[in-house]
Amino acid sequence: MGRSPMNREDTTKNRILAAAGPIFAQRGFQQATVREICDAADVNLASINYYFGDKQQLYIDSVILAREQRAQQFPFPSWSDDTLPEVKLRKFVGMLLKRVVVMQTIPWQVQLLMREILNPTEACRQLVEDYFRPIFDRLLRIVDELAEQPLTDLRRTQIGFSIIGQCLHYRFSAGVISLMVQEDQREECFDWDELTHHITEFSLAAIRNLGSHVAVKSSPRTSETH
Amino acid sequence: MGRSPMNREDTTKNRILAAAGPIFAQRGFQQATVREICDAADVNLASINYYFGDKQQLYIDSVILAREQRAQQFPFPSWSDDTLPEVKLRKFVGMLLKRVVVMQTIPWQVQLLMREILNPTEACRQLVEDYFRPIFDRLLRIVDELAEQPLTDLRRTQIGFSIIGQCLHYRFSAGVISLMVQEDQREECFDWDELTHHITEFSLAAIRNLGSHVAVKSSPRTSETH
DNA sequence: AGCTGTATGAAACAACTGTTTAACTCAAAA
DNA sequence: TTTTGAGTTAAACAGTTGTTTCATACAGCT
Repeated sequence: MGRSPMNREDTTKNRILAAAGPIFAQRGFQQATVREICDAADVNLASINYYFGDKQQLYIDSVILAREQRAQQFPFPSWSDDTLPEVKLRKFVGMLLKRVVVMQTIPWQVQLLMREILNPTEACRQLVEDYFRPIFDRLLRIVDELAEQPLTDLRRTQIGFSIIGQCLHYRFSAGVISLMVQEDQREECFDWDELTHHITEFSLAAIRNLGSHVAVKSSPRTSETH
Repeated sequence: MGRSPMNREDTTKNRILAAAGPIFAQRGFQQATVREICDAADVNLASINYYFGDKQQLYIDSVILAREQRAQQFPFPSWSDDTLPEVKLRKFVGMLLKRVVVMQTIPWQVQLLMREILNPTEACRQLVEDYFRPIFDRLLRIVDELAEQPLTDLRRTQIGFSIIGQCLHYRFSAGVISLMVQEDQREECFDWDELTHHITEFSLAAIRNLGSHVAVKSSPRTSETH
């Protein structure tokens, strides 16, 4: 009875959660103050300790909420069995970019998840198992389809990270990229269509050529005296 | 006369700078306390305000110092005019990875520069102009050499970010990657030789195939209904 | 010696932090 | 009505923060 029958109720606890997410995302765990959150939520200062025990537990609950809301907002693309792997890769890249890449203002959920990637806390291990690994596994299956021959585990993983890395770079380094490109190029530089196209084609070209050209790691020593 | 003739002097100011860098890097600007820094530097609590005015100016000076020391530690690779662009790319990737990629413990300079990339402050604009842009320009010149035909500005930039992104991913997402791969794969996953080889070959394959296959952006609309 | 200006030291300051306390409200049960 | 107990409130608490103050130390100078 005490438990919330609906999750959208305007209870004190929900009001705190709704206010805490964006504030933690923008200012980080340490910089965000409980007074700030309580003011924004329009609740009493003691409410956080009453409902969550302490500030850290509220943070953990906020991270979980961010993950849930974000996955729900951009669900994983679906495809039939006869879908070309090239198309699957494009859809995957497009999904990833939509979830993380800049769209004028950064959604607080993305910002909060970024903080966990960069500075893993308690909440991160669970995040990896429940969220990142399933996504990554699906990507690796696409890569397997695209490759002309069986890949070693290491090579598979490397290719996966190369694709993910290209995508996330536009989020993690967004500030530097903005300073780097001229003003008139900035918009098309972060354009979703443009990015999806480029990263997909770049990765496809790499996987195709990698398989046919240097399938086996030839030089065990690639020292810089090359 | 008042200015330091040698930079390596064991002055109070230098001792503060030497202590501040690692602490700022590990704990961030806000979390790092002036008391902590002064204790580590074995100077009086008031010294920071005396020599740097306030905490923020000390932080800015620390970022500048990190950049200088890091560039000096791994200078840009040199090559003659007839060096193959493929070799240049390998050297570039290797240099970048050496500067940023995990080597057991992260150097504090890298950690501090990361913080600036992710959360740009005052110190970042200067960092981009003096440090990132020259590096990026050299990369773009290599890309030009590798491409079989002239590239548009946008395409050039995109390829550059694809390469940088692959490298930085192993730093920014290092925590998540460690949680992602099995324990027995972790070492070779972060191995410098292995990484340099993969990212170089992946990017080379992409650039070659990209130029010959879909040199011109064919579809202005690549919506997800593809 | 006496003066001068830089450097250091211990202490205090004022503001802010997360958390706790104890009084209070008020609907539902007895 | 009385009692109960979860929810709310304002105030206080104890600790930490960056910064300032002011006394002192001491070298280089006249």
